[in-house]
Amino acid sequence: MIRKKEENTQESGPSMEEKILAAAERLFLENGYEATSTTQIAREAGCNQALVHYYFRTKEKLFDAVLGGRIRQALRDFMITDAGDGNFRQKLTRVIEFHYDVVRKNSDMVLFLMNSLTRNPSMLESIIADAGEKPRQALKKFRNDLQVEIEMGRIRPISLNELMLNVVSLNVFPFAVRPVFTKVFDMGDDETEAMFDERKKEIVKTILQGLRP
Amino acid sequence: MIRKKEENTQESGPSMEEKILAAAERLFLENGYEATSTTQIAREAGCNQALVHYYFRTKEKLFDAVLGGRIRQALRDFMITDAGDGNFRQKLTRVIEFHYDVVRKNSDMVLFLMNSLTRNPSMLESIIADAGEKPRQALKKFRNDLQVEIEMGRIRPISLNELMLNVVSLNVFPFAVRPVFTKVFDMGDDETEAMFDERKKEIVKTILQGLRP
DNA sequence: TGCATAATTAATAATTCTATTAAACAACGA
DNA sequence: TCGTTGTTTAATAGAATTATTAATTATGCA
Repeated sequence: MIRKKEENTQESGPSMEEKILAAAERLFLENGYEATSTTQIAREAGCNQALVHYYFRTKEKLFDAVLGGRIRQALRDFMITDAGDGNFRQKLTRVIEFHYDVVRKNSDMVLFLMNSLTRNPSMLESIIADAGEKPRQALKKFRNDLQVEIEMGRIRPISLNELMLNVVSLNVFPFAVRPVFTKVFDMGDDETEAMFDERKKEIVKTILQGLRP
Repeated sequence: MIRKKEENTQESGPSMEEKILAAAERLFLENGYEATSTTQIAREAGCNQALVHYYFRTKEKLFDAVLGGRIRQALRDFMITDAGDGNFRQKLTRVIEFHYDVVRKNSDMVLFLMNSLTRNPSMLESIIADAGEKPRQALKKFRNDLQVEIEMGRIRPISLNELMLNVVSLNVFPFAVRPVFTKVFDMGDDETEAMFDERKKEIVKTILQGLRP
């Protein structure tokens, strides 16, 4: 069955190459890179193990084809934040919501990324290097805004680090352990989705209220 | 060098068995179970690979000897929470602080546990089964207290699930990604420790203020 | 001192994993 | 229909991993 990548027309389902990509994505994200074998991927895709190597040569290249792009994009998205205009409250709300959306869009990769970033420091370094000066600038500006706000007595004293940690913790953690708390809270998938819809507002509320003097 | 477990007196440093345990603990927690080989453990401990199996027979038994007990204890600690007496504010504060302490004491295992719990559902189930009725009772009581508090207009409307998620997110996440944010915030180990000392108060403040109507 | 026992290593079996190669198979166009 | 080309598989090489066994080395005690 000759089926070039592009000519995937009408009735014909996903090509074997696509099935391999899909299987690899699921297994890598669910069980981690080392815990996933090309044999397992082949079994899940429904083909011979050699075919995995025929299309992608090595496990590493396969990983990059599957997740490399998404990972790089997600990390870029997560860093670049222009708070825009308005008062501090508005800017902070926008930052929280923007980051929440980025995390949610990549929720299936959250735990994987936490592992990757904590386990190989080089990855983190290259990200910071790639990002350049923009995030540092934005952070500096934000730190200044915060300081002004505190001095004017509009919010309680808090360091930017603590504030950021609060925001990121609230935004990221639930997605990282989603299977756990759906079980613990005994929720269905639809309920969980509904909760994640609501949750953005909840987090904004918690953070903003939590800053009152 | 004959050295039974007990007779580890005075000058003599850690026995080879202890070195293996230490190496295994570090590697399992840092890189995960599958990504750690007994060869690697032996190398780090400074002995032949066969010795690892001589003392512990299998990699799995070694893992259990190293972390099994700690994991089970940590999960028990995390579940059992008697809020004690006092008003709602006091009880909530106590719960937050107690859980924060549990997490901090086990901070080196946090990310590992998140992976284990999300990846094998059976582990979660057995924990819930082991815990019995006590946590469910405590939760029910707490949910009631919360409801009363909301009806009296002392705190804004919020579900117990959301509140718990807020608390656990704030308590757990920073420890899970500690290496990342020490790097991002450019902090030393001492600074990081100091931050974690402060942070308990910060979290209580954020949660309590965040609940105001 | 020598013997019993524990600690340690070298060698290796068995299995699993990644990767390659050659051959079989399917589809399409000339 | 035949040959070309892309797809898929069987077979297998080569490396790493877990685990066992037998031999070697160290140690304490009688």
